[in-house]
Amino acid sequence: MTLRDRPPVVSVARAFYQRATEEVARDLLGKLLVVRSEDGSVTVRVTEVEAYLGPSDAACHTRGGLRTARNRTMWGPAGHAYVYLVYGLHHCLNVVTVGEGRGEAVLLRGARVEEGLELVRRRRGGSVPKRRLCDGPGKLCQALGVTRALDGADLCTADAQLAFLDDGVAAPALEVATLPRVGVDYAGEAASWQLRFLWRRPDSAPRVTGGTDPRSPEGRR
DNA sequence: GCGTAGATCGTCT
DNA sequence: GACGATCTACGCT
Repeated sequence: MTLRDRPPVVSVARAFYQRATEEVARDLLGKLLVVRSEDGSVTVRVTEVEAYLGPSDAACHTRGGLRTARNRTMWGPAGHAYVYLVYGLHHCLNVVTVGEGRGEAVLLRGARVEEGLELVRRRRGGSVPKRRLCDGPGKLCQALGVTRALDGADLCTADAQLAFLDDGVAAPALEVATLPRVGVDYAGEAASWQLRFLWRRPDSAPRVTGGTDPRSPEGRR
């Protein structure tokens, strides 16, 4: 792809988030997520997400209409970050969907680092293999420097610290696996709902940065 | 590569 | 007081 062919990079507008949560989840695969901080900026490409469908979803923090101090953001307007702590030590990043009063969101579970690799390595530890840097919700937050300080952050303002960008890359339907969500066995029937979306071959996407790719052809997997 | 155990503390009942 | 939208290290195959 030449510079001329490359589609423009645009930030994702609020209307994108104001849709059915499953659609937002599916469409977030392939989007770029940029997080800016004092340490620098990191850009990743989303490869794995989960949808949480509000009061009727027994695996969701807003199940049964539950309103607490923690999930307050989740009940708010779409296009904001919902960040919480699990197991007392790991952060999880979500994007609020649909609209105010719905309690629905998409959890970011996995991504591939596109820019800011040095900073990610500093945060995650130098010995971690590149493909393992962001392959879990807690690891992703650590790599991006996301903490509860970003809970409630608006993703759609011009100066957003946290934002999704669209550079024209999308996960082809054939490469997207639909699976049950992870770690929600307590949720009864909802535990088997196919609301986890995994882009199985993100490496096949055209590279956006970095010029020539020195890697040898894709070998083992 | 797979399975298991322990860490660790905020949140909710 | 119990539990959790997880991670890492470790042992085994």
